[in-house]
Amino acid sequence: MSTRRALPRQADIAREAGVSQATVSVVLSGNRARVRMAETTRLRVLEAAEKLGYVPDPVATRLASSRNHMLGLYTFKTTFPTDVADSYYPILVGVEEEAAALGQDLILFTGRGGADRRAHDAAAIRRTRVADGCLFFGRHVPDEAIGSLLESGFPFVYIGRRAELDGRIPFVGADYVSATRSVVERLVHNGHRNIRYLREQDDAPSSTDRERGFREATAGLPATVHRLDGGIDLDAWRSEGVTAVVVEETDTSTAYTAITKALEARGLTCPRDLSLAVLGRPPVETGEVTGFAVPRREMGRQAVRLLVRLITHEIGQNSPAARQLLPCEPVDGTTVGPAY
Amino acid sequence: MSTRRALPRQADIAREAGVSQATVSVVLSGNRARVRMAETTRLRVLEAAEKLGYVPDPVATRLASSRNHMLGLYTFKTTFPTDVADSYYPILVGVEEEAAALGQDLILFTGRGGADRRAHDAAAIRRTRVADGCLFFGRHVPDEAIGSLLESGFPFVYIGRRAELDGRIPFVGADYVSATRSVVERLVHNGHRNIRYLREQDDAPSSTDRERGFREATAGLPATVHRLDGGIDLDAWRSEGVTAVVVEETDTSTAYTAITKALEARGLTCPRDLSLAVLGRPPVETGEVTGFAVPRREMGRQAVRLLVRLITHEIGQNSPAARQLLPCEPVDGTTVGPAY
DNA sequence: CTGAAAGCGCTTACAG
DNA sequence: CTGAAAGCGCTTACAG
Repeated sequence: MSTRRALPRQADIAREAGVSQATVSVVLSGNRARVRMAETTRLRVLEAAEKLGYVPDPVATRLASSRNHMLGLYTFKTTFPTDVADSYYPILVGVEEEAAALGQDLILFTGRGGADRRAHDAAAIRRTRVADGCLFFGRHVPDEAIGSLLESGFPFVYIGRRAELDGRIPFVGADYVSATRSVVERLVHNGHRNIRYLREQDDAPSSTDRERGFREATAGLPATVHRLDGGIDLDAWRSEGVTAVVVEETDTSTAYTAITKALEARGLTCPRDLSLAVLGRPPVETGEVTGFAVPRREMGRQAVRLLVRLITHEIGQNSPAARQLLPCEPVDGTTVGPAY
Repeated sequence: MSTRRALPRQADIAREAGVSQATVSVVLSGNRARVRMAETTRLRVLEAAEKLGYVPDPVATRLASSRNHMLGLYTFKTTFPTDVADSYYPILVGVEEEAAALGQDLILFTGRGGADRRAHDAAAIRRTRVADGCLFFGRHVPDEAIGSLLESGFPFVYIGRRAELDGRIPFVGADYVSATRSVVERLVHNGHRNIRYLREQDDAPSSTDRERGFREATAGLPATVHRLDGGIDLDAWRSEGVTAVVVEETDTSTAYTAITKALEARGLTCPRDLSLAVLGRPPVETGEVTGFAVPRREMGRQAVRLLVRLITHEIGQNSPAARQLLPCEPVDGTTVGPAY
């Protein structure tokens, strides 16, 4: 292509400096092969490179060596989630931040919704190999495609805890179990004995982890889990003796929205009539709901760090360090009070 | 690297199918060289490729041909702008959407703030060439680096209008001039004769374009432009006879925030005491401020389309079509009324 | 119809 | 100390 021909290559420098192309390569790559070389030769090459305005071709570099300092980021959606901007964007920011800090570029791959989803995902997941390694984000785990990545030793990291494929998937997630336990323990500490947990239908790890934390903290108490599937009868709950509600907060905000509406409809106020804690932050940050925050940005950052370590073999895919859970930040709000 | 060696290459398929590597290449590339070939051979190759799970190496593809179906996206920041998520994210969504639709992957490149900014930008801009072409986003135009991209014929598109380098930079921007003119003309139509335009210090095209639209619409009227540089003395403005204020809205929201505070401080209401129009949408969408919306998502989409056409030479870099201005959507709010 | 060759611009052993 | 060669995995003329 004429475009490329216009740029000087190592061969041009070699001619200019009167050395071989290989020597140019050695000089320009900072001589990390530790070849002994006359200083005058080195300078002559450098000078010629400068004079010609040499720019290494990253494509050729990549083909000849084996790393290209590019990290993939795969999302299982046709497009970046618009509706969950609040949840996706901070992760992206964290990923980008750390990638830049480590001198890595990012390649964005996207799956596709709709009919040909599977086939497309598989193809896109394969393309992922252009990069030195890849980050995956989304609840979706196409076993076959991801499994083959795992088999081949291609380095990758999921953002969010994953238990699929016999727990062999490297990930960086949030420690929902501990975070939820703390929140609920505080409720118990405040005298609440009958606590209700409102969760969504989804069985993603992030949901089941929260439920587990809840169960651990309420062991022995008449706490119950309510799976959202219609309206919420707060009057009934209260007459059953429920004094506090813990609600899961996910991308969709379904559960949080439901409880908020139910409270409004009955004219109830927290913590006067009911204590309320939310596991995650509501989309519109009110700053007053007690609960915890998911460290999305940090998850993005740490996922990049882990991926790079996997790539450099500092950490093996089977090492425990390849599966990380990050602590969630507690949020002290005003919606939790003493029981009654 | 063992990881990569494990992947099947065309040579492996060739062996499997009993043909030459070159034939494999021809078959897999869809035979666009229009070579005549036995259908059975074609099928045998395809079958072998499928069986081995062949994935073309994009790096090699790129080196040998000139395309790899990857588009670059370069932002002149260390990280994605967090503070301007509202302004950046929709663009990213549009870019990603259209790229996915056109079967292109995205490579994210990021500049760096701080001391070594220039050098780093230059290096990163060069790396851009791994992709078939690149999108640039940001007010920054490093003349030398971008100029050399232009010279070499590398396809790229700026998001946002650019006049640098003798207007030779391809871009997709928003038509602020027309949009502003319409908004202000409506004010004039409503009887306003003394309109004040509040703008920020920045001299970016998006700012000067708005100012130009304002001047066009107020030609002959006592309209004045006020460059924000401290407080706003609304009392003084009103005693000068100002009945309407038009305010620029940018990433930083500086001007809009200033006017909002000034109104609040004086207890003034729009449109009762003053008519107000905003050129762009405020970060927290109130839905009631009159003005227009910047078509960010569409800008992202169209920038991708333009870039791909540049790459395929459907459009030349010097063609007028390489510089596009998109219309802004008018927003009918409640903050504009008749003069007094 | 298909194979052998050259080449894309580099890096990396390996000879001198 | 430096050069010549092989190779990374493809595409693209060019011979058969």
